[in-house]
Amino acid sequence: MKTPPSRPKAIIRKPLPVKSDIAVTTHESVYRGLRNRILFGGFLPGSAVTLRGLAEDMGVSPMPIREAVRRLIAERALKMQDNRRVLVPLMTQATFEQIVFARKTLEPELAARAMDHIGPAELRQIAAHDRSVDRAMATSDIHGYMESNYRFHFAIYERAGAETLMALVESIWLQFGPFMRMAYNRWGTSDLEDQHQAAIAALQRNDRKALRAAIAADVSQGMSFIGESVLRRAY
Amino acid sequence: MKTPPSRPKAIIRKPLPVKSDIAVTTHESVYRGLRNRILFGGFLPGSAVTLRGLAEDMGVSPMPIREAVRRLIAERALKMQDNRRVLVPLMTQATFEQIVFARKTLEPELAARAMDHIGPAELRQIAAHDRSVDRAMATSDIHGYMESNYRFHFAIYERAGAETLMALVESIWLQFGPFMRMAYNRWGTSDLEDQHQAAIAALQRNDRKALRAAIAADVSQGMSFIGESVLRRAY
DNA sequence: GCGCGAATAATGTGATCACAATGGGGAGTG
DNA sequence: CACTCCCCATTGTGATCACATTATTCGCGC
Repeated sequence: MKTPPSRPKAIIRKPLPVKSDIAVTTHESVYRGLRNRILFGGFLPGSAVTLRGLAEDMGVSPMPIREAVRRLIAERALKMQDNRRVLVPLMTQATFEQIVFARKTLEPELAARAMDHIGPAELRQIAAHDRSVDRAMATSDIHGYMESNYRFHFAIYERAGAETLMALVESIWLQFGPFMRMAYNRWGTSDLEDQHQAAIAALQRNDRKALRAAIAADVSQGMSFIGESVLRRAY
Repeated sequence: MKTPPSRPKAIIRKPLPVKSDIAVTTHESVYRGLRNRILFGGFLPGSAVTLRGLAEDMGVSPMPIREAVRRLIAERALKMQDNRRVLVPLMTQATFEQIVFARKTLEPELAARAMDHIGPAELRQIAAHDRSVDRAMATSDIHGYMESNYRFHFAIYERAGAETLMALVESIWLQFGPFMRMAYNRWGTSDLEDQHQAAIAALQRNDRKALRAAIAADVSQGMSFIGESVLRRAY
């Protein structure tokens, strides 16, 4: 008895006729909502996801959900098993190792390419994200930590103007988001030493080599932390 | 006057009730069909793609087309512009350079990881694909060349058992497929020297370093050929 | 109590319709 | 002959329904 069987289906026929601005589709907002949930720890690995369930949660018809889910499956943020059931993927040691490799290969490169396009204004924004990370860590705000950490990294990477490589990295982040959250659920975020300062310093003195190293170190440290904490068995 | 306005809509209500085998969905076969067309040069960059058009071509309703197209857009094989029109993406110098970087970073790694899982049987298959490449080149069969070349590379890579990295590489190949075809349309495939032999030889003597180098050389040569031939302006 | 099987619920898939927005083409005007 | 405006065809989007398949639940017999 989870839901009353004959509920009148929430008659919200025209949910957003307010399309006066940029005409964002329902699909797009659903996609972004799900994406953020995955990226910032709103789902745990192994969670089941159903089209009608999400549709009811988000107050829309199953139609835009279908497309958003299909899209997230293509990005490997969700997985459809042979049952045709959709779930948040589990993490395995093999997958995790490949994610680490991809991150350590691609993210320092993106940072290096971005450096020349990061001026004082961008650097200020990046430093602000880092402070948000510290604040979230101090208050054990896991969601806030994950979001700020994401924004810190991508505020750098996006300056590279390398959309093709960015798409690869974004797909990778989507794949370890839920798993990251699980690690932090267990251990908190406090024993994570902040490697972001080294990156900021490297950006300030335009030291590309040091920036690469700082990003690589941040990836290594963060991933080995969440890897060791939960990878005894598959999640 | 392209289509008679009141055509009875091709009444093929139950196109495949033959689902006796593995229950493949219409979506899946449509996806694979489109994927192969993109991968092996069935589309040219800039081609417009419409849901109803594809639906009619493939004899299915627009519904599975929508999902397949959405999926391919997520994989960057297709692009939806702000008009909501879908097209095969054009290639730019910037995108092309990123593709080359990603290939040279990821593909030698995949090959290196695959080496230990390639026995005589697999090597025979790989060599057979290479002969198909030669045969296609000899007969100026562009589609055949592209397909055999794909199969050669992925017969190696898939032995790495690294699905996460494979997904990245597959997305990359989808992005340069149409563009590659355009280059070959202009110049033929004949002045492409066959670098595959070096890879096969390296596999035979288990020389990982040489294998990496051979794959990297193959990527470099192939990409610089198609890059130089058409990248004076954007396509 | 405990398996086991049938009935029932839930799920993804495909089809069809309505709709708003965009694009293209042609008539009309200068 | 060029330009503008309007109309209509085309497009993607969202909703809803029907259906086959798969899970789950319930109840019967041991």
